[in-house]
Amino acid sequence: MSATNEDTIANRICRILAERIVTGELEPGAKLRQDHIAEEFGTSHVPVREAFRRLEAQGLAVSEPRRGVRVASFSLEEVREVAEMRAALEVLALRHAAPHLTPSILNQAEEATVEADNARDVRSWEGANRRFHRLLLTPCGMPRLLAAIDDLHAVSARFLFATWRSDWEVRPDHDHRAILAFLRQGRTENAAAVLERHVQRIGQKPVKNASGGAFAIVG
Amino acid sequence: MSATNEDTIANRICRILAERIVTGELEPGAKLRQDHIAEEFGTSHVPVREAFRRLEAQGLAVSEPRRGVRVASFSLEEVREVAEMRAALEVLALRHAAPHLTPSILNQAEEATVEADNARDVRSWEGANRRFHRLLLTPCGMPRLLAAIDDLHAVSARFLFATWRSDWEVRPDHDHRAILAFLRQGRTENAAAVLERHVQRIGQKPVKNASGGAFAIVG
DNA sequence: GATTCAGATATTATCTATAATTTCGTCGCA
DNA sequence: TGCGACGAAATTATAGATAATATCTGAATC
Repeated sequence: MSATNEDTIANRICRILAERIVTGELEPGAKLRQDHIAEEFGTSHVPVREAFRRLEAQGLAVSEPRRGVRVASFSLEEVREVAEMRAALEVLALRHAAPHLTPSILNQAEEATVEADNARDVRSWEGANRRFHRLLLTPCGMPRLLAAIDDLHAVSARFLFATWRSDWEVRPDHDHRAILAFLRQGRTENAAAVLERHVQRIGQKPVKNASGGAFAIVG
Repeated sequence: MSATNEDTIANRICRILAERIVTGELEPGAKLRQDHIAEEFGTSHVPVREAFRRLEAQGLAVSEPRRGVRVASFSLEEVREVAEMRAALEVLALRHAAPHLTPSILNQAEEATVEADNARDVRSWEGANRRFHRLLLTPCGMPRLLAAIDDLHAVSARFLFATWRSDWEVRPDHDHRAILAFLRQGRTENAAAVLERHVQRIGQKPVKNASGGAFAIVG
């Protein structure tokens, strides 16, 4: 039951590098040296290069011919761009998913919200948050749309992890609950409207809170 | 000034294969054999494999580990999905581009519309149509969004070329003119609404017209 | 006559090696 | 001491070769 059999090496490298980039373990602008990575994974550089191409397509790395591959940098502007794209696409997905949402799915989404509210660190909050969004959108049955949203989620998560390196405070997520409430009433358009505002908040510029720390609103 | 210098071989292979897939020269489901392609381009198979990864990311090819790469098949459902994504993203792009649209740009877009209306074959119509959309959207200054739209355009074009293999009739594009008229008046939201409907029509199922031929509405 | 198993063939995924390009450090000179 | 050019090291891009896997063909058996 080893993952090596169903997955190609390039895939595994891609997945692991993507995780490192998203979590911030690999910082923006850091060089990705194929020989080093190949050595780390005990492979040659060929699968590493293939993994690079996929990371490039996901927007997590940028490659300049003959000058190597670097972890993509991301400006606040870019984060806002991704937020707007996510808002547009998630709303689309939600509209198509709504007719297929069952009480069971909505309950699972509520559980994810509770879990997010009780999360003690960013990592677990992000996991629960992503599960919430995925649960509601997957039933739309549009694979390409979902894949695009997933890629955008990864970039959002990057921003999230970069902003909250260690300090994280528990905040109940009113938007998620409002979305669930509307969906339970069959008011899809209201839910979509909340979702749109909710996701767009990701890119809002960091604001100072009472304790003086820099905070950004996330979704 | 050869393109070989600024572009990697993998890029060139990717571009040429993408064109073949889009134009229908390579049919859906066709196997892409790396050794054959490598031989054709006079290279080894390594850059070919890298090109495959990019085609995969663009949704033009699908790869099963150890079983090779095939030209992606596309159902009417998938075309509709792409149309909806395009509609959502192009509307977003247009909203951000509108403030930066100059009379010069709008005039160029009008020229593109005229050119499309006079196009005698699908290829040239598609080129002019794409130029129209690109002219209006590029000023939004959101590179990732534009790249995503470009990829979706490619899939739309595939459907277009597959539907009109040879027969093509000239039809004036009222939507394009309406969009331009609204933009000239600064009525961005009206323009966006027309654009949204316009793009969504791509995926509408083919209908019979008076002469009995099968037609699909495109945009 | 259909089905299954085995061998042959073709293709993929990977590794090792080579050529070319870039970068970085150092040395010389003003 | 600062600037520029040269050279060495590192890295990328490609080529050729190898092992593993899937597909196809055909025959033998039920």
